[in-house]
Amino acid sequence: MANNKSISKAYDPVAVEKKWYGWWEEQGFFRADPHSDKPHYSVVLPPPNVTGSLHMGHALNITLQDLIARWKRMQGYDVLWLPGTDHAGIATQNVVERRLAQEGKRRTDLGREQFEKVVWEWKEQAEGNILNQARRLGCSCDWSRQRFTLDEGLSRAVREVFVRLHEDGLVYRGEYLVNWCPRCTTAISDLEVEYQPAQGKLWHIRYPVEGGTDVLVVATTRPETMLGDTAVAVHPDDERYAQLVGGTVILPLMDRKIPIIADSFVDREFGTGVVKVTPGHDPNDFEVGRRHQLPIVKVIGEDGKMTQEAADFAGMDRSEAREKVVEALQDLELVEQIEEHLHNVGQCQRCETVVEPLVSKQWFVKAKPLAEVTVEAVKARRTVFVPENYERIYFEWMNNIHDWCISRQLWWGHRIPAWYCDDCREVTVAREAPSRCEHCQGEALTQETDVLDTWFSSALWPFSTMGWPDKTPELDRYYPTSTLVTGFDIIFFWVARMMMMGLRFMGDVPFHTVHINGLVRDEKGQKMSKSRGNVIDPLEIMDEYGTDAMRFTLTILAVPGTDIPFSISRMAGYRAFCNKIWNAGRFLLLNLDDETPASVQEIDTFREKNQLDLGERWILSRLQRVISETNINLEKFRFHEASNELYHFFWHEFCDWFVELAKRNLNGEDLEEKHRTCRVATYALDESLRLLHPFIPFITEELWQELPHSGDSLMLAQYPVDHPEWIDTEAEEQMDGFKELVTDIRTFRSENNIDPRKRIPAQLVCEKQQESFLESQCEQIKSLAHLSQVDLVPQFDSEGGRVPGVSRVADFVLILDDVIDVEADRQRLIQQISRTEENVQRLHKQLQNSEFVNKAPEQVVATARERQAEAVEQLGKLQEKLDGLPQS
RNA sequence: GCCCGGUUAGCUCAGCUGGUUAGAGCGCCUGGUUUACAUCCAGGAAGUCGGGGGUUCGAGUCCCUCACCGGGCACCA
Repeated sequence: MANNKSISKAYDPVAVEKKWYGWWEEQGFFRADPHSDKPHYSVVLPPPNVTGSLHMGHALNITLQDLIARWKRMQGYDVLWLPGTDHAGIATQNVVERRLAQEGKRRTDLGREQFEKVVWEWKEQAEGNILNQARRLGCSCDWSRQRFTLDEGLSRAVREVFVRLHEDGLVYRGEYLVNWCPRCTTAISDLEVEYQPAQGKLWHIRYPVEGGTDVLVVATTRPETMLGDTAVAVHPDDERYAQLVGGTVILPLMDRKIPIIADSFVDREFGTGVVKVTPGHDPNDFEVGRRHQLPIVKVIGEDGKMTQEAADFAGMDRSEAREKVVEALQDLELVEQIEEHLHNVGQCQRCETVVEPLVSKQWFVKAKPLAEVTVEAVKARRTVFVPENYERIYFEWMNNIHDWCISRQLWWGHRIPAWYCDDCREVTVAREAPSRCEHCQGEALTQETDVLDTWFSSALWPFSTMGWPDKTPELDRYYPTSTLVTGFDIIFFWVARMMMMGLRFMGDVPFHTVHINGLVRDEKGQKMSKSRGNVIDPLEIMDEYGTDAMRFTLTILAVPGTDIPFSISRMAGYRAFCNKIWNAGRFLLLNLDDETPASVQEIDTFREKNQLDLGERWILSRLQRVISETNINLEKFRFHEASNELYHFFWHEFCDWFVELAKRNLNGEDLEEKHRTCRVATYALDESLRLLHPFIPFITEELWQELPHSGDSLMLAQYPVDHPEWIDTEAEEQMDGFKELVTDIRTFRSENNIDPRKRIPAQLVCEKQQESFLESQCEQIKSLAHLSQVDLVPQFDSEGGRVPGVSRVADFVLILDDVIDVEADRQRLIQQISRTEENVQRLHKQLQNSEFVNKAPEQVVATARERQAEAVEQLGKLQEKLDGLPQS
């Protein structure tokens, strides 16, 4: 029967991929339904920053989430996958500032309001760009619920959380030493400081002791901060300096008298054992200063330049001041020694400027009380990390947590909901702009100009996006979310903070599972970076290889807990896989004799009536195992195993063997057989497409639509469930023997340089027990081994120098006109014998070992015995063949 | 300094709870227009699983140790 379906001969991924996304979205297939009676599964997309475009890291992250979402949806879940973007305060502000700089403008030229407007314009454009890229990836999230961290709803949640934390005493304002970026001119949190090794110097400087000729030599890496010294410190047990404690030194250049104090933070071994104390510009010194009530002198300002407190050095940049201070000290002969010194220098995560610790009035979140409960929650396994070892990292950080500086001196972000009274100067914190000061009732109020750390709003993402603080059906149903998929680099920035806020404000963890994905590197395992020039743009490779191939590559390489060495050549291999799928689909379409979808019942009927042939029984059996394995692997987030197995199954079992075997029936005269094989093929292909859909959604939808199907979309079809009763161990064993025999004949031909095009008659020598099985497979063996005729014979006849081949289920003789190279065959047999002998000896030894026989599980011993028997038999046969070879 | 991860074929990597003769892709070699597929097909070569020790009937897999390579955290001026 002719069919009217046809698909193009060549697989063109871009053409295929253009077709489906818009339709899926229009049809509303991505929508979650809070009123559904299905079980639910929820995921929030880690919101990409609106700083630019998507990179390979996003491609990986989105692919894995999409895989989960599609799989769960096909399993019958009501899936909420909630998308959105992050305003990314400092990062976005920097991007826009850089663009302004190209026009020779600064943000201060525009003013706050105008600048914010420009950033919003940028945001609109960047967001559109990013989300279209996500669509290109096949991202099946519910766009009707798209959020942005600066949305009105989310901003309300931010204010609510801030106010409540303030009410509970967990948000406070105070003057502390913070990390300051002089370029971004804002405070940043400890996490935003990145330490880089730098070759510096250690200057040994003499501080004259007051009232005598003694000097104390201090060692410092930052001589410019000496201008702000308010003490020198030694270790309380350091006998060298014990008598000086309580005295004073004269601070050079400033002629200020500062005390000599004792504090155990001093390391006696380092430098001279004397430390200059600059509470205004060093975290340790700040702590020492508090313990000893030392004054704070701020010598470096927020612009990175020396302040008026720096006297003669005022106005200099801090690096210039360093040189000048050293010069001045040298002039006074107060520099005793200069050592080379390798140390770590803190830089701003966003602009790599050296961070300046300085004292500043900022807002903080008291972290400890928030952190403790999250540790308990993870210990109780309410949230599970995959892979589990990230738990340790998480605990370590949570247990050593410091207060979180949340105010930023930026213009782009959530303005802190605090108002200062112009009269009494007190602060009023409120959800909405208050009309009066809560302290003096004054009406002249000015809002705090600082904004919040961008991670403050992302910390609320799992619930702020669902409508919190209102009670909504979404929160009710989808919180806690099922799974979070994110990178290890933001465990502290984001995951930890979501845990804190979720438990605090929702009373429950924000997600049950955190799946950590690795970094996408280049194929040599190097980090992708502009300077290395090894950055791969996902859009470019999707154009060239297709989204499906890229997704499959990412998935198969995504071993949990490891980075991903992304390889173009590997992706080319997976594009070839897609092509293989395409052609398998095409082949079946060319042979289709029935337009109805193949059902389980239909196949089961064939099965029950014993109508299926070996290949059919085998592929159905294998399919069940693959279905089961795939589901188990996905359950465990073992995406790489799942995709690997599907790849192997589809190509090297379904295509290489089943389809090859099926050709005989499909091309044959027996219509009943043809029909049955066609039905089994349709069924197996349909199931394969379903299995593969979450990995490679486009090509599978395209083919599924062409094949007989019921339902609108493969997206909505049921994900395969295995039928254990279809597992057919006998068929699997027989098929193994069959495959070995065919492969052995092929190898024999190849090794003997027999023209692959030539069809040759062959004899199979087999035992009685294999006879009927082999008889039934003669035609298939003939076709797959490229033989002209296959005869079963009881015994090998060496007449005419015919060299026998040996296989597990049968020996074979190819009947050739030409005499083949007997010597080569002798060598081959000798090699085969030696290999088999080794095998026999190994097994023999193992079985002689009474400990093995007694202690190993029965099953293991039994298989060892079987294998030994087989090997011995094989060895005999091989030896016989060798002896039978004509002498040369 | 503390903590994690890695070291398996020429390259990049799999190998879950210890149990056949350790796998994949790419690359390499030999040969192929068998009418789905040259983005293909058939066959092949190639690994003392980083070194050493231990536990076990049995170790790539568990433990200890050493070496090297990554990464994270902390940071002493």
